[in-house]
Amino acid sequence: MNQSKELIRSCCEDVSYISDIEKILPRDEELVDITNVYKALSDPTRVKILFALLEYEICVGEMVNLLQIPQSHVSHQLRILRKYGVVTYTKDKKMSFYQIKNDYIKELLAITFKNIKR
Amino acid sequence: MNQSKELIRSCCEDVSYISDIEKILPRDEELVDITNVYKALSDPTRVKILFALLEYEICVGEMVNLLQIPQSHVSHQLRILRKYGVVTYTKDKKMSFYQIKNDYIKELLAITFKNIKR
DNA sequence: AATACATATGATAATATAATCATATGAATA
DNA sequence: TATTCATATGATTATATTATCATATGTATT
Repeated sequence: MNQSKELIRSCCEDVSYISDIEKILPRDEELVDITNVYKALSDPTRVKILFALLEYEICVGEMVNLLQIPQSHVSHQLRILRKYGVVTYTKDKKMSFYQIKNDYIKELLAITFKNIKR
Repeated sequence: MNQSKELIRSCCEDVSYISDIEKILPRDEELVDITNVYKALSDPTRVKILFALLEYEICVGEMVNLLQIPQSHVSHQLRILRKYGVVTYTKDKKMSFYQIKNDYIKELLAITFKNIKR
C-alpha cells in the first residue's frame, strides 16, 4: 500500500483507455450509496458522535451532555446518520442508545483515527 | 474487526463517562481536516474521478471524455479535490495529469471498493 | 388519567455546495 | 507574435445542508 505503483497515463489524445476505466467505476446506483456514507461522515458533529460510538453505546441525552449543543440538533444529526444507514439504535426505557451499524463504517473511522495520530 | 465488542453504555443519568469520551474525540482543528476529506469524497463526480485515479493518471480532457460533463465542471471538481488535499497534478505539455495525493485517501477508497463487491 | 421526561419532527433562516455558461490564463505551435 | 488548445476561474442560479426554535410523540411514573 505504501509504495506508489506505476500508473498508466490516460490522455485525451487517446480515448482507448476510456472503456477500461469505465469498467472499474461504480455503477450510478452504487455511487449513491458510496457518497451517502461519505456525506454522513462529512460533518464535525456527526464525526464526533461516530468516534464516540466506536467505544460506547450512547443515548441522545448523553450526546447533548458531551457535545453541548441543542437536543434537537443532536436528534437531527442522528436522523441523518440513520437515513444514510450509518447507525442503529436500541430502545431502553425512555432512552435510545445508538450504535454504529456495520463494520464498513468502523473500518473507515479506524483508518481515519489511525491517520490523525501522526 | 468483525466480532462486535461489548460496548460500554453511556447514559445521560450518569455523566461520569463524558470526560473519558472527550479524550478519544478529535480536536476541532483535526475535525476540520477529517471532515474536509469526507466532503471531498461525498460527490459522485469526484468519487468517479478518484476511483479512476486509483489505476490511472488522467488528464482533464480525458476526464471529460470519461464523464461526459462540461470541462469547466470537471475543473471545478478538481479544484475542490485540490483544496481538500486529496489530489495533486503533474503538468506535461499543455495537459495536467492528476494523481491521488496520499495513501490515506487510497486506503479509504480501497475499503469502499472492497465493500461494494459483495 | 395526568404529568414528566426523552427523543423526534416541522418550519425556517443562514450558509454551503453543485452545476452551467461565459471567459480568462497560459503554454505550445504555426 | 498570433493562434490554437488545454485547463482554470468568475458569475450566477438551483439545490442541499446546517442550525435553531418551537412543538409533537411516545413511554414511564405518579
